[in-house]
Amino acid sequence: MDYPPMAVTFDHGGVPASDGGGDPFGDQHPNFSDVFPRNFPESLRVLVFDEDPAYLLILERHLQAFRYRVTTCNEESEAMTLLRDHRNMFDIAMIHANNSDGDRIRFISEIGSEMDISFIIISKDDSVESVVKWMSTTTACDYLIKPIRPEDLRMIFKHVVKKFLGRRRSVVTVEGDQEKAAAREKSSSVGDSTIRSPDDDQAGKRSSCPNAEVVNEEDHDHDRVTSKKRRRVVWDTELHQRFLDAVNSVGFEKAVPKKILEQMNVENLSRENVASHLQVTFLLVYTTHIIIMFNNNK
DNA sequence: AAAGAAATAT
DNA sequence: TATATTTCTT
Repeated sequence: MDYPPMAVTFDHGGVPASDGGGDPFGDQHPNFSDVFPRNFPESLRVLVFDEDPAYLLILERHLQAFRYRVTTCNEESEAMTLLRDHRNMFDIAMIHANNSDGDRIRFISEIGSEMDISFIIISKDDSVESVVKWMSTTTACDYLIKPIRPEDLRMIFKHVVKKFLGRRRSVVTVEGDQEKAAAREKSSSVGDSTIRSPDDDQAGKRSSCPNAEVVNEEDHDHDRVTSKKRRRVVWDTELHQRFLDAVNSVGFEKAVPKKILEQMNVENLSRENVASHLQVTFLLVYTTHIIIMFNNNK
């Protein structure tokens, strides 16, 4: 209900409004350089292919200005070879779209579906037909129209972030071909789920106490804080800050739930709670870090 | 046992 | 919708 005074420890230049999604921590940013190792990837590897050497040079310079690691190429066969033989060499591939040949579009659609690279089409053709054709036929994630403004190049990393985020929710499982249509009789094991017995279950220790009747104590929660029931943890700013401090002090590399929990020293907080929070926070921090990192280079 | 990812629930 | 919790895998 009441927010503690914010202590802004990290001044970023503003998060892109486009699709960066909001601020994970409100106005309270952790110091990312403390959270992440120093050798965090400084740039993304981008392959740029265009027949025009002069334009290629322009793109290269702009991309380098944004700290991308650029490899240029003005020969189609070379570009294809690079992509095919070194599938782990690039994060992004910017390919010039040449309408006069279908080979290129075929190549990209083929290789694009089996590689983990974000393809970006560059073309001077701004017609709807062309855009639709390339975007629907290939796995390209963007289509930039020449002349390309530097602004359009600055943020191309967002596609990598998107892919990163997207892959953690693919439920597909396309193994078989046609089967599995009705193979769902795994069935409902009745019951258990929602019930969740409130009692202490069989901890083993004291199950047999013939007499004893200390039934005791605080069955009624006269004070909610010590209630034995698992309350839903609310990660308010204060608790979250405590979490961040713990991560920083234990060192990002070694920050595992157990250690973080110890360091936090908060009552009624379980390792699972911390693990869960770490899971989501890591994702947010990671992507935000990437965005900020590139933003700072503009 | 516990970390991590994914699924599920609120 | 967001995120907290539970389940499942390693």
